[in-house]
Formats: sequence, structure tokens, C-alpha cells
Amino acid sequence: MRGRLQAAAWALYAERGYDRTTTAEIAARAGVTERTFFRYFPDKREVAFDGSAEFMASFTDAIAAAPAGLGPMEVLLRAFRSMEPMLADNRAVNEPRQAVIGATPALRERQSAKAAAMTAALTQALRDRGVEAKLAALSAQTGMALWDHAVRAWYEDPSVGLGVHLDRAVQALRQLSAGDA
Amino acid sequence: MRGRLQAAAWALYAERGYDRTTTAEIAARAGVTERTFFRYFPDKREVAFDGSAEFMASFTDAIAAAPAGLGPMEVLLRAFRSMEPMLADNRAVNEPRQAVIGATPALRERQSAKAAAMTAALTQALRDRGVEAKLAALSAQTGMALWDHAVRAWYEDPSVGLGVHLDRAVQALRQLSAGDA
DNA sequence: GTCTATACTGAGATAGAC
DNA sequence: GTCTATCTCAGTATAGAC
Repeated sequence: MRGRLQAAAWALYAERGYDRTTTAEIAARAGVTERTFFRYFPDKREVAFDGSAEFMASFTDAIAAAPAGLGPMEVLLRAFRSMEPMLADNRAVNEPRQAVIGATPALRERQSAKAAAMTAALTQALRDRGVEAKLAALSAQTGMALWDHAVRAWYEDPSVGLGVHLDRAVQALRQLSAGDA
Repeated sequence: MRGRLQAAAWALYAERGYDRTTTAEIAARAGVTERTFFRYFPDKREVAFDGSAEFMASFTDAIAAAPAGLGPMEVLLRAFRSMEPMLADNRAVNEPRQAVIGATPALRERQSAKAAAMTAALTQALRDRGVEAKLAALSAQTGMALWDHAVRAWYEDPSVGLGVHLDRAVQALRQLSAGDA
């Protein structure tokens, strides 16, 4: 049912836009009542981000699984690299999804919140490895910046793997931070 | 009127919490009707972030005003340092504000969106100086991470200035990014 | 599954400033 | 008279309580 509601929501969001779609319509297209919609999703926005919890869990699991003795950034970069297969699979799904999200302020706001939650989760995963709190937060935020940069570059140029783009992002970061303070 | 509505909203948010405060109550306390509230604020959340546009403008103005020939990170750090007086003034106002925001999911979500908007504004300000798009984005995101780190450290330890904490944040970043990729 | 509170929108009327 | 701010009224949709 979750999947049917999601499919119905995406179809309607794409057809008429998020704002012009009511939760009643989504439910009707899925063949259930409006109330059922809210049993599966806490609010109308959340439908657009289903699966983000699993994605986040993959990250934090990879961080927890990294060998001991690595620095925080090394741990994050390893985790990022481990996500490449999953990212490649989801690419075809994500691009139209992003188009709708980008065109809808309410969904962009939720996406910002999701990104913040992801950063918080990375921070916590690093702290669980013994990294001091503020350093963990700085690492997680910087890591997210690298991740963003690499993913964007990879979307532009898929001829090389995400790993290569991550290396380049790290290079760029080193140059940036080496500049005079 | 804007100020009266804001004051009323903050008083009620602090008294009974954001969720248990209705827009009608805010308006009533300010001596106007509910409809008037929505003439000044697009939604109930936005009252809590009044002035953020001006804050953002200060940042981007400082970036635009920086001398030519500096690298993106140098430009950002200069802008950050220029914000210290304003930050010191607002500290007494911001701390209780943050308490309410932190306790309210809806306001935290809006705050994430504001942070994302700030990052986007920094990115654009760097691009206006001729910095390439993805490098500008990476710089802005990394800069925000430094800013966060420094501000948090400064709240914990105000015995030294924000500038000192910024220097330390840059040091930490260098160590992080110097680690093996 | 039903009912209700409340956030938000739109159109038009009123009143005061200039 | 024009402009702008506020109010009045009527309504829809989300979300939560029961």
C-alpha cells in the first residue's frame, strides 16, 4: 500500500504539481480513503522522500563498519565510495524526482531538513567512533560538501566513476583550505 | 505592526510553545485580526526568522566588497570576521530564540531551509566574483561548516573572539583534509 | 472511520492618510 | 480622488483527536 500511495502521489505531482494535488486525490487514486494516506505518511511532503531513512542507514552502517584507526575524513570517504553502486541504480529514478522537488518550495524545505538530518546522523556515527563532538560536526559538514560536489560532478560527467570525482573534490578542498586563513 | 506581531508571537511561543499557539491568538495579542497577520508574514513559521534576510545581505555585501585577487575561502573568512560585531550584539536575543526553535520540529525544518538559502547566497556571491560554479558551491558549504564550528565554539568559550575560533576551525579543517584521501 | 481544529487563501468592503 | 492598511466573510486542505 505504501508503494501504491507513493506511485499515485508521484504521478499526480508530476501531472498537476504538488500544490494542486490534494491528499484526498492521492488516496483516491490509490483506492483508499484519505485517512489511510496519513496512516502511512505523517504528512503530504514526506511521500516525496520515502527511502531516505534507508539511505541514511547505509551511510551510518558503512561508517560503523570502517576499520579502527582511520581519521574522520578517511572514514567518511570510505563510506561515500561504498555508496556508489546504490547511487548508480537510483539515478534514473532520482532525476525526475529532483525536478519536482526543485520546483516546489515546500519540498525543497523538506529536502533541506533531510540533508540536515543526514549531517546529524554522520556526526553521530563519527562520535560513536570516538571523534570529539565539534570535530565530528565539522567533519560531517565538510564531508557532505564533498559528497555534494562529487555527486554533482558525476551527474555532469558519468564517464568516470564517483570515486574519481570524490578524489577531485578532496583535491579542491585541500587547495581551498591551504589558502591563507 | 510587523514588530508588534513578532513580539506577540515570541511571547506566546515562549509561554505555551509554538504548536499550542494559533495565528488568531498572535493576531489578537497584537490587536489585529488573523488576516492581518498573513499580510505581514507568509506563514506562521516565518515570524521566528525575521531579520534573516538582512543578515544574509550583510554576508553577501561583505563578499562583494572584498578586494580582488583573493581566493574563495579567504573572501569568505574575511566576510565571517566582519560579522563578529553583529553576532555579539545579537547573542542575548538569539539564545532564547534558539531554545524555542530547537524544541519545535517545524521551526527546525525552516531553519534548515534558511541555512540552505544562506549557502546558496554565499555560492552566488562567489560566482559573482568569477568563481566557477561547483567550486563556489564547495567553498560556500565548507565555509558554512567553518562558520558553524567557530560560532559554536565561541558560544562555549567567549573568552576569545570569534576570529580566534575561526582560525582554529581552519586549522582543524586543514588537518582533516590533509588526511589520506 | 468520523469529526474537528487550525493554517492559509481569495474577494470585496471600509476607513484613514495624503 | 487615490493609495494603502485593515477587516469581513467564505472557503479549502492538512493533520490530529477521538
